[in-house]
Amino acid sequence: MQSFTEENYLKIIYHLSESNNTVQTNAIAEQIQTKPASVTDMIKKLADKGFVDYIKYQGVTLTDRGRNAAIDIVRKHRLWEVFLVDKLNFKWDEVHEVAEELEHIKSEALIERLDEFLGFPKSDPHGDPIPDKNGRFAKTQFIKLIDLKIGDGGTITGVSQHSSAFLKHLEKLGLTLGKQIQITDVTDFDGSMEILVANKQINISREVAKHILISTNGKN
Amino acid sequence: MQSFTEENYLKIIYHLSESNNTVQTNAIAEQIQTKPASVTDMIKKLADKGFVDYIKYQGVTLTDRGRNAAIDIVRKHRLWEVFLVDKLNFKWDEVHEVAEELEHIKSEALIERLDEFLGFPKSDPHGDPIPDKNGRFAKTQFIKLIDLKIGDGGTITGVSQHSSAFLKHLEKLGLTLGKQIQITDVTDFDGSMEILVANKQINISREVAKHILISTNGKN
DNA sequence: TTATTTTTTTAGATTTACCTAAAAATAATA
DNA sequence: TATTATTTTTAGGTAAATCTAAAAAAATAA
Repeated sequence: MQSFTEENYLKIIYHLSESNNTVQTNAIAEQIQTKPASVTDMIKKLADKGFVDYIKYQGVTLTDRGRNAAIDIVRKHRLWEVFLVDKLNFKWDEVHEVAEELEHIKSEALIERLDEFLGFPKSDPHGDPIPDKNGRFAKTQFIKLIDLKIGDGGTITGVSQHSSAFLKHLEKLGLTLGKQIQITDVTDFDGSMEILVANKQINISREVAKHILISTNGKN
Repeated sequence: MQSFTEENYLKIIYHLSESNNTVQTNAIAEQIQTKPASVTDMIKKLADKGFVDYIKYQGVTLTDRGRNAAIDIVRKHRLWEVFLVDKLNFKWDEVHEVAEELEHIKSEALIERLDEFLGFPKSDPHGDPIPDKNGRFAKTQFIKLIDLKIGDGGTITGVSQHSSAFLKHLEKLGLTLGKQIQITDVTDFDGSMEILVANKQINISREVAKHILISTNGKN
């Protein structure tokens, strides 16, 4: 059984592994809000316990054991988010911090019964897939909104940023999960995008477009 | 904001305060499963922070601040127990340990919305009263089953022991909350009690009778 | 390819909550 | 009241997770 802190490291390393194969010390430090020296210490500990493979100065990769542990935490996090939104009427921008705490509650029975209570949801309020109790989940094929071309369209099925500020902004723009969108123009000057949502034309910055995930249905 | 550990100390001191005015170091150590020396350390810290009044060798009492903090934790614990039993179909003997973890989740919004979701329950699965958000709750007037005399009767409205072993035993005997009981005999030899429950005669030990709380309606 | 910058690690401290062993205070008993 | 037993505290230490400052390795630029 891992400590609260070890669980956080595993989770962060797991998320960072999605974009880079091996994960750098500094990247972990930044995510976990701590100093690189502390990360090195913890990495050694995780390596000793068999959760990560570690080569000095080269970064870490999760072992199968580590990945399973991480996925288990991600499962808990996302199930709690569904609970908070579906049952307690939290908004999608209010759930992240609380779920960060709830994900560390150690009870197999709790999480299985919560899963059942929620109707075995397949994705969380941000569109992220929820692993089942065996750690399996559909690897969803998303494309970033920013990578679409003029004329392309699709459905908003996820976001890759969970900060309250970002999500509130999306909410205001009407860019919530399930919405159909279409690219109508891309501004040469700053790369911002004109998109059509719910019969309205809106303009979004590159920074916003980077973090919206689309399942396409348009001419690709 | 208190640490996980500080919260546990406050909660234990609060519970021990219900039977004794000032709380002894050893009593805390026993409850919290730690050594008296560690308790002394923590007590000093809590005194520095203004949660308890402490006189060396004399024990501690909660300050108003300490009592409020403790009641807040008790509120969370009991609300989570209701959630586990009412929504996730846990049995009353399965909820204590998980609630011990959940009670430390720090989110005012979470607990207020949970309270609402549960319909503002007044008592938990063991019959203990749930403080409202201002810390107020009815001081219920219980009498211990063991203090009843032959012929006395009443309703089981609480238990003063939350261990799984004890609660499972009660379940097996049919002694659950809300059940009407009546004392039909008290054995001279070992002080065990014959009681009438659901038209059946059963015998319970003094140890069991000590931890069953009754609201009386019979001849007192 | 050398020099510079960045990244990572080591070494040594700090804080929190705990421990053991011994001393001091209080309570109980002879 | 003196002695014994119990309770509580002090003193000094440990483990987990962090830190700062400096050294070492790797990556980048001149």
